[in-house]
Amino acid sequence: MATRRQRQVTQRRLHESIIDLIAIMNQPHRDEILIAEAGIQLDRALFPLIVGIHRFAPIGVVELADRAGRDHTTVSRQVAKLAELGLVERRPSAEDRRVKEALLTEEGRRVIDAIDAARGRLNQPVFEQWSDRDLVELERLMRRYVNDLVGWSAAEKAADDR
Amino acid sequence: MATRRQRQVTQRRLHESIIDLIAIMNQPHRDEILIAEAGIQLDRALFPLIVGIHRFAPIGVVELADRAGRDHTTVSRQVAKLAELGLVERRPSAEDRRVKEALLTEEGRRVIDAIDAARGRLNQPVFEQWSDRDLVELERLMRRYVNDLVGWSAAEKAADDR
DNA sequence: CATCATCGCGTGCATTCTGCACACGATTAA
DNA sequence: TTAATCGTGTGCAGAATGCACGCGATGATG
Repeated sequence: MATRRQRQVTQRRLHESIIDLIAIMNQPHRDEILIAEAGIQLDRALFPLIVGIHRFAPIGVVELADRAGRDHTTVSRQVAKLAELGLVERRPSAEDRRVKEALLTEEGRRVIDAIDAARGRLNQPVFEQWSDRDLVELERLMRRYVNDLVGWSAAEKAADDR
Repeated sequence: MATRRQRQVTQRRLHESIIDLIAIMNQPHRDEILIAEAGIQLDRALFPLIVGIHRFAPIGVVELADRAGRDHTTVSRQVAKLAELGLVERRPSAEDRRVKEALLTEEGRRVIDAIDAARGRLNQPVFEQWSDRDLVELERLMRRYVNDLVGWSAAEKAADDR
């Protein structure tokens, strides 16, 4: 059993890596490369939105805004742009007619597929020298970490609402 | 040895986790909790900058801007704000007098320390149930992943410059 | 059922932010 | 020396953002 202190140090190091990772992922340059590689044309600001819609569809504007950490009016306008571009479809929800669900159109799915494929190509050289075990372990632990974070956030939010 | 296909699937899953992680980390709500927990007052936009300066100090505006993925004029203005707040010190570089290095003041270091401590407290419940091994493994693999990404990015950038 | 608070959504508007064009001094190359 | 490049900061115009607000739908309360 490691000491409390050792675990703290490890957690701190882990967090530094996460900071670095986010810094890398947030670089506009990176999205541009990806968009170019995918051979599509898309405003960089709309990028996270379309990915979010793909992941959580069908989803309303307010919930999407919560997940993106932006004001719902901002997201509303950006989703409208995506709809204009024909990548996203809006439709009233069946259960709650206040909600106008957003989901990908056929064209939107094509874009997502192109992005995924491009990402795969770009990631390949990174993982080329990774062993199967390390790759699988990273996936497993990262998934667990994210799930734990979400669980904690949800509990935290519930506490806030109370 | 896993098949190429299996590795692709794992990489895709990994990427989904990363997307989720970034979505969580980018939530303003989270920074606010952190800032509140740290008991400091700081504009949310200046948050990544002060962390970056702490990590790479002393560092010039242009290099910092490259790392942040923003225009150097934008960063210049934000660093000026941090200097006004007394969290960051500007001084001419000894080697190259064009460069005005940015580094944390005593006060700035206090803020960073408060943030780190707060982050530690907030992360503790998440890792409470993790085994030593999983924690250490996640740290190791995350670090490796980030390093590999950086190496790839650097090579890519060099290719662009050519 | 009637009333009222709440929620999801979008628009108008004022403010802030961002990036480009540009200038200036320092450095490097020729 | 001259010219090109680099790091830095400012002016300016356009874009993005968030708040106030209104509208219709839903849910709670009596």
